[in-house]
Amino acid sequence: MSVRKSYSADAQSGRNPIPSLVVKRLSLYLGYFEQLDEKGVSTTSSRQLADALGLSAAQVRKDLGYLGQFGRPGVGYHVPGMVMQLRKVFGTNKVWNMAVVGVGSLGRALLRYKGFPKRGFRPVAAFDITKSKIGRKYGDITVQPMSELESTIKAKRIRLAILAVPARAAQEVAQRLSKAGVKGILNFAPVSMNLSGNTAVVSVDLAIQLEQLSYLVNTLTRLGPHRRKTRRKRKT
Amino acid sequence: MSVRKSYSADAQSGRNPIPSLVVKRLSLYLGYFEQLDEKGVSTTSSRQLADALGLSAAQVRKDLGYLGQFGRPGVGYHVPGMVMQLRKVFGTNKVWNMAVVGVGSLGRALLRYKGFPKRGFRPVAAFDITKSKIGRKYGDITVQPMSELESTIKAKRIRLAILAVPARAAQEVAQRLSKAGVKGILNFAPVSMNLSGNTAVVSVDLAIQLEQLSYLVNTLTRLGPHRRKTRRKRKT
DNA sequence: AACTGTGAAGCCATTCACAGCT
DNA sequence: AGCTGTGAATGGCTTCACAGTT
Repeated sequence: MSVRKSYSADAQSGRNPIPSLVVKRLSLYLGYFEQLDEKGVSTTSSRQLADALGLSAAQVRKDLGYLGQFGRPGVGYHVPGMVMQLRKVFGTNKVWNMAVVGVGSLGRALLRYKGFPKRGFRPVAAFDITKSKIGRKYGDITVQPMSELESTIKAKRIRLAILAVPARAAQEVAQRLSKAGVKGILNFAPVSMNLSGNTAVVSVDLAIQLEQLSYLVNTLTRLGPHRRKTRRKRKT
Repeated sequence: MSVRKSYSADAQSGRNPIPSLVVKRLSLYLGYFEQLDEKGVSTTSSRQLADALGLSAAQVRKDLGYLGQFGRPGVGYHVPGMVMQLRKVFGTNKVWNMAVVGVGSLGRALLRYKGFPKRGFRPVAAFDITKSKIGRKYGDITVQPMSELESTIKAKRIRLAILAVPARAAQEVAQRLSKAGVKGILNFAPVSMNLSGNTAVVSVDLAIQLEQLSYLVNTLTRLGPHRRKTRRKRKT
């Protein structure tokens, strides 16, 4: 019973594989910790977090346990400390340079999205295949032709890309990005990617989100509002 | 062993609660079935679906089993039939009228997003609080002032809304939408909603998606590429 | 007293494996 | 032979409950 547990050092160094469901919630926690931090709150508890995000306190503790032991019994979690820890896990204690490929209306919106820089992601280049779009400026980013993709990625040390091209072009562009050295792609095209190398892909299909929603509406109204169970948000 | 199973009729009528993880995959299947349908392919198997989407065949069969028994042993699934069945589950055999609230760059992008009408969702109204934006037209939709929110929702029988307003306004607008009769909200503001009535909410937080991605990149590169396991996409 | 960290139990989701239909 | 539908087995995630720390 006096055996030392050395697992926490292991955990905080980020060597263990955190289940992806947990990683998703860690993002939520980070958002909440950042909010508290801005307000100058220095301490919070698993219960407070749980209530704010609609989870159970036990789950919050288990999840935060993946980072190591940062809570103080009787007190709670130290807000600025957790912000730091969480950013470390996500790698957002440093800024990630991003490319946006495809400058249609969605690409433009993402290029300007305020939430990205706030969380440590900075678009530094944009590409499109359409002649008329090339050379246009959005903020301080000028749209470049696809031919400059590889060179710019290297020159600007870009490791993440947002893919907002039409579905038929997505697979090919993704391969180019991967070969050019991009390590992660956030894909908005409604196709399932199959990348050879070790480039990570996260896909966001907006129509699918709406289908999730219409399914809920469809079934909730079908079984009528006599079913007593307040519906909760389901993420992303 | 000769007892008749009457559960399939039950299932196909959509009375049972399908787990949300399954519902997500059903969307993927629908997308794939629709692609096949356009190409004129009339039949497919659980294995084909599984390979195309990066899942296991057993899982595909289990999932489709929630709809009832529509596969034919030795043959597979009838493509047009499955498209119909799946649309019924999502309620997209009929068109859903949508409102877009908040016509910033993201709102505009969603207003024009081609993937929505393709899947049975049609924006029919847009609202914003900013004077200069009111009256502007996007396609055949004219941006209206927030004061007309309730009346237009009733007049146009709008049941779904896309919420693309700044985080600080999100909660309040969501409540207005809910009271006005909207049954489902697709929320893009990075806040966790708490709606009183029986309005469903699905939230899409784009920064969180990027964090998932950077986590993957961070850990995959950290443990080096000596780990032999091709990374697969994780959806939406 | 307040709160964390964590084994143990319980619950849900996925995979296995095969009977049965075409 | 090819393929579905589905119980049984497995694996993973969540909740419970409480010992231990401040």
